[in-house]
Amino acid sequence: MKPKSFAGMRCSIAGALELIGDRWTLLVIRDLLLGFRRYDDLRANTDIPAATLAARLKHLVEHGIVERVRYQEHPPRDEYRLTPKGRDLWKVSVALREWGDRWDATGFGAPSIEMVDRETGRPLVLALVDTETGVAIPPDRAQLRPGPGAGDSTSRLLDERTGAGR
Amino acid sequence: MKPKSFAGMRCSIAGALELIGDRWTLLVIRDLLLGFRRYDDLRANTDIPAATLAARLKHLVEHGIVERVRYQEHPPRDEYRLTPKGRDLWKVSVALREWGDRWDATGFGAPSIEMVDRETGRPLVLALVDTETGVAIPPDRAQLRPGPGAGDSTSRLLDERTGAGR
DNA sequence: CGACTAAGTTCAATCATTGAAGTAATGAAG
DNA sequence: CTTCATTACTTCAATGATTGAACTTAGTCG
Repeated sequence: MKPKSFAGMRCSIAGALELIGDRWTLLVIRDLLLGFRRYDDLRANTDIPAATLAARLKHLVEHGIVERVRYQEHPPRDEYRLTPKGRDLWKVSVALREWGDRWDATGFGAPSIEMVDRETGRPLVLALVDTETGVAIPPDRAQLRPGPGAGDSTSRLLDERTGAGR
Repeated sequence: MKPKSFAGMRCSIAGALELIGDRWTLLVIRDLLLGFRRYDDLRANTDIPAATLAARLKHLVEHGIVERVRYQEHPPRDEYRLTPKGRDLWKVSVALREWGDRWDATGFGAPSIEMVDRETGRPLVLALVDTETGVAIPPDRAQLRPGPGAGDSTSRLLDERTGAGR
């Protein structure tokens, strides 16, 4: 049957997954983040079926995550680029890579890519940071609380589970 | 047809998506991170079809992300808990929430949950941090380079696209 | 002309997802 | 002691998304 929609769930995670939460989309976005732009390159690098790639790109364009840009007129050819909204998915991509590396999701035993500070060469990881001071905070000090758009059910849920921030 | 496997892709992101990259799994993990444990609670909170939830939980247990724990004998009842491997997905969950909030993926206009420092009450966000110093580094200073498990194709790809770290 | 490239579309087969309904084990209520 | 309620599923047929293979389109190159 038709996949059920996550619309109306009042949850940003559900909202995000509604847009990018299928088997292929984040793999395509990974490649776009790496700088791939052309249809055939995306296809060759991910081994995604042609029809599936076309459907995903169309969907991503419709939702402002990717834009289609004409790069030559004769013959007419378009390429695909991430919009700011799409580029902003880099944290999701990094988080997935870190998890995959730590738990050896590939089965190859060693990470094939590392992220380092261009200036110092030292490794970088995602961490929770105080927005005011820029200082990293240990995850167990994180706490979830209702935001401005919280409904009653969310508030109740968080009351019952205070501090289940991770 | 049968979904194509991402196994053998030598990419941690593909490896991660192979395990958790479908429409429902991360939504279930979100709830487990929030502290939900029982089958019926997961079902009620996500509105996931019963058969789909059962299939996902089975898959997650098989891959060591969730464990099934007997919580009473009469009648025999099991609940589901995240393993350390599963709990370690919190960054993915936070990254999706941040993206969904920033781009209003729900359409409700305001985030329903905020993450704050339990001690100072100030907002927390994910950021890249130097593993040695704990200092946050701006994303444009990040650079990807081949890791110990990199094959020739990965090295070549990164040579061509140096600095496409995001 | 004929081969080639880039970016798709079309198609039938097959598989996963879905809603509805049913099952199993037990305790509680009348 | 019979029926209802709870929890955690399983089974089923219908539907439609995903797939590989083949085809199309619009042009360039020699």
